[in-house]
Amino acid sequence: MTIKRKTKSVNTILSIFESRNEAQSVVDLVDELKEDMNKTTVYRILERLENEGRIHAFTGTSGLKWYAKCHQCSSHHHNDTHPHFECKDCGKVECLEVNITIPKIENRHIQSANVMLKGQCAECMS
Amino acid sequence: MTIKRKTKSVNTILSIFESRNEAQSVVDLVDELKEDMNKTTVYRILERLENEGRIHAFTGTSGLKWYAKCHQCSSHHHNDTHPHFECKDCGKVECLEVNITIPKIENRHIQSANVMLKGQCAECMS
DNA sequence: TTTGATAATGCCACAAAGTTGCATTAAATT
DNA sequence: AATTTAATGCAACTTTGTGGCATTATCAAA
Repeated sequence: MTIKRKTKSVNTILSIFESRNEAQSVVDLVDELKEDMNKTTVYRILERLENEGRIHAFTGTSGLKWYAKCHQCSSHHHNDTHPHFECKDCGKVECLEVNITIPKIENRHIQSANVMLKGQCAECMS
Repeated sequence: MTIKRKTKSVNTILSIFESRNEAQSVVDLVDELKEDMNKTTVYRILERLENEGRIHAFTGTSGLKWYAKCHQCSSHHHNDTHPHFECKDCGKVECLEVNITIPKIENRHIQSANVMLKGQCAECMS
C-alpha cells in the first residue's frame, strides 16, 4: 500500500511533483509518461504516494482525478481542506494556501470540504 | 439545445425532480429509468433541462455527475455558488441554501466556486 | 557477490461513465 | 390527415479507471 522500493518509475513521478508547483491530472500524467511506463503503473504509483502523504488527490471540475504535492500533509494528517484553483484560460490547476471557513450547517455534521475555484490566473489576466 | 416538445420521457424526468428534494446522480437515474427510456435519452434530456435552467449540474466527490432542481436559477442566471452536501452514511446529496464567502485571492480572478461538503445528515446522526 | 523473497511492473482484458452517428418515431403545426 | 423536425433508440465507440496474473527488478540476507 505504501512505497517500499525506489524504482525508476517512482523516481520519475516523484521528480515531476518536485519540479512543478501545479497539480497534475492523471490523464495528462499517463499521456506524458506513456513512453516510460504503463498506464496501470502510473495509477498505482500515484495511489501509493497518496497513501504515504506525499501527494494528495482531488476531483477537478469536469470529474477528472488530479494530484498535487502536499505542503502541509503527512501520512497522519491530510490537509485537504485548502481550495484548488483552475484557470479557465490556460487550464492550470493549483493548490491555494488559504483557509476556507465552512459555515456551520443546521442539522448536519460537516466533516470535510472540497472546494474548486475557477477563474483567471495572473498570467492570463494581463 | 432546449426543450421544444413535452415528451413522455421529459415529463417522467421532470416529475422526478419535482417530487424529490435530493440531487440525483446520472448513474442512478439511468438505472432507475432503464425500463422506460434509453441511457442516451436520459443524458440528453438532463442536458436540455440544464440549458433551460430547470436543473443544475455539479460533480460529486467521486467524480460522478449529479443534477438538482434549481430553486433560485433561471436560464439567465445560474446560482451555482451554493454548496452541495453529501451524507457519507446514506449517500444522499442535497443543495444547501447557504452563502459561501469566497475569499479574495491575490493575483487571481475567481469567477465560480464548486463546494462539496461531506458529513452526516440529520437522520444519520441520531 | 550471489541468491532468494516479494514488491513492482507490464500486459491484457475488462468495467463504468459518457458520447456520437444515424435511422426511426412521435410531437406539434398546418 | 399530412408534414415537419424534435426527440428517441440503438449500436458502436471513447475515455477513464480497475483487476488478474505472469514476469521483472529491488533490496536484504547469506
